[in-house]
Amino acid sequence: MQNGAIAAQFEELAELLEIQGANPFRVRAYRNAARAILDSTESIAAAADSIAKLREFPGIGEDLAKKIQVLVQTGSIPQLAELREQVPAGVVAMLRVPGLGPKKVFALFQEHGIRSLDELRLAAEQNRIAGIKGFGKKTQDAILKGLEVAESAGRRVYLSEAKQVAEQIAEDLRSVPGVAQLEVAGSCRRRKETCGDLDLLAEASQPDAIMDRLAGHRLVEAIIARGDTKMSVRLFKGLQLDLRVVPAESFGAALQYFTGSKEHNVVLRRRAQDMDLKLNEWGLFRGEQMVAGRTEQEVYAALGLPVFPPEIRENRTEFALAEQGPLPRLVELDDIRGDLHMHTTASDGSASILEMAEAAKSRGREYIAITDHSKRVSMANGLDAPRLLAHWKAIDEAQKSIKGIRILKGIECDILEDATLDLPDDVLEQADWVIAVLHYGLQQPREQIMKRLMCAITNPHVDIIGHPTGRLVDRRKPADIDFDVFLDACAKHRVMVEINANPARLDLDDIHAAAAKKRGIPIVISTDAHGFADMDLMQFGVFQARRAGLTRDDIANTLPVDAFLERLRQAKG
DNA sequence: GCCGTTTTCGGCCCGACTGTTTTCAGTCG
Repeated sequence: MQNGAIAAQFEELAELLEIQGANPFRVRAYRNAARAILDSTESIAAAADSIAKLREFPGIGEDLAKKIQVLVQTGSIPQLAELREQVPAGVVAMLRVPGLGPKKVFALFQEHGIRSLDELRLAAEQNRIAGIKGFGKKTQDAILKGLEVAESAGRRVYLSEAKQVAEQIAEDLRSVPGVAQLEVAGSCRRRKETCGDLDLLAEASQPDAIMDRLAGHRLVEAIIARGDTKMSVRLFKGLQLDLRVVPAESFGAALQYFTGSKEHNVVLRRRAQDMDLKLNEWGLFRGEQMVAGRTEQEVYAALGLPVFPPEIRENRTEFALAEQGPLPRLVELDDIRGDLHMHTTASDGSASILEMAEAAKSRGREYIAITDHSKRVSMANGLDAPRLLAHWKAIDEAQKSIKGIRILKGIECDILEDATLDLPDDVLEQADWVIAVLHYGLQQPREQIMKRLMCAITNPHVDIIGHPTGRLVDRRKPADIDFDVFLDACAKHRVMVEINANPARLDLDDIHAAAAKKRGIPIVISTDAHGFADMDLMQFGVFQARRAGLTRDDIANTLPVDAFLERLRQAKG
């Protein structure tokens, strides 16, 4: 059983307990455990043979360790099954309606027998909600509006989209008179894979002016709330944006606070408490006296901490890192010298070899690899051996006509469902760079998936495994990979792993990239560009690498081309 | 339900906004 599946059960348990009005700290304990399990690079199921081993995970004590054992052995938790009997799934779904929390949902269910989103809509339409104690006309209207949000699945948007929208609105609001500072905060600033909402923070002399501008912004569809310092609006697709306005002396504290994560902030708060201080979005206080708040740097320094890059503010490893000394310098976009995964018109790309090379050069890349699809991907016009050999000749020709960038002859070679490669060894050995990937049969059982990966890793001509899991963020599940075995094999056979920078892939994810680093496996960040514009996606791969805590030394395509090729030769030797 | 070099009991981060309230609970982040 995978960590994600175990965590999901505890998360569901937390929701069900919360609806039933359980002790909030008990609910939190389940949530904390779910998160710790999700964040761990180690397999919980593998540790389930021993209570002591399980208890080493943060937030897992005697009781939860036992529940995990039962879950791994039998596939279910009896308590969860019992709770599901008591509270229908439709009731849990009602939690996704903005404005409805566990207390209101429980009241609707228990006292008025409303058991699903459909029944909730009917009740609201028939004006049956407004009379209920604790509910009124406004709540009823809010429910009708909120149902759309809940049913549009409360979907998170990709970081690429969130970042673009947030930065656009931020830019528009910066021109409002009296706005001294304005920053994007929240999960967007932390560069999470997806954002559930957007957070903007402003220092402004006239809050009303900036709120008026936001209210009239072309991207704003509705106003959810507006107070003296805080305003919430709804954008397209139900996406919410929160704007906070604070004075200059609080800007740093507020930026820190609204960047989060929540878990990171909880640790800071406790640390402040231990120092007889109090931290909130207005500043760091000793009694009534403000100690810090103007800048993030000031706040962290007063707590005896470095300014953590936003990408690692997740209460995973950052506090332990800070204990060990200065924080490592995380990889940056400017460190990237090569882009080793891209397509041309030979398969499903939209530009020629030379056009791609020119575009890469203009973005400061010193080398690229042209890696069109192999024949199995027939929909993408994948290349068979004769076409590939001809394509490589064309690459040699293109190289002659462009200076200042090195073009490597590569291939994105499919690992077929029967655990063989899509091209023969005598072809692959002529390549400068071979990416092996799973495209089809991602739902095969773990055994077969691992057989396929091992076939690629042990092939002497394969340099790297591209987008290893095949997952699409929020859309397609990853292949069932035993990561311990997979990464150990990559390390042993000196095969690199990719962080695919496409915002829909971001594969490997941060957790597994960190696990690869731990084993010393070189990681390559690639755009998988199918046209020029895609080359700008490199930043999203870099964000993912930063979230994994990776430095320049962990990323092979930060090397100059000769050093990179030398490393490749050594790996093959 | 977890956790502990002040503690094995009694804590567990903190504030803004809304609605239905006559002084605050619920929700949200």
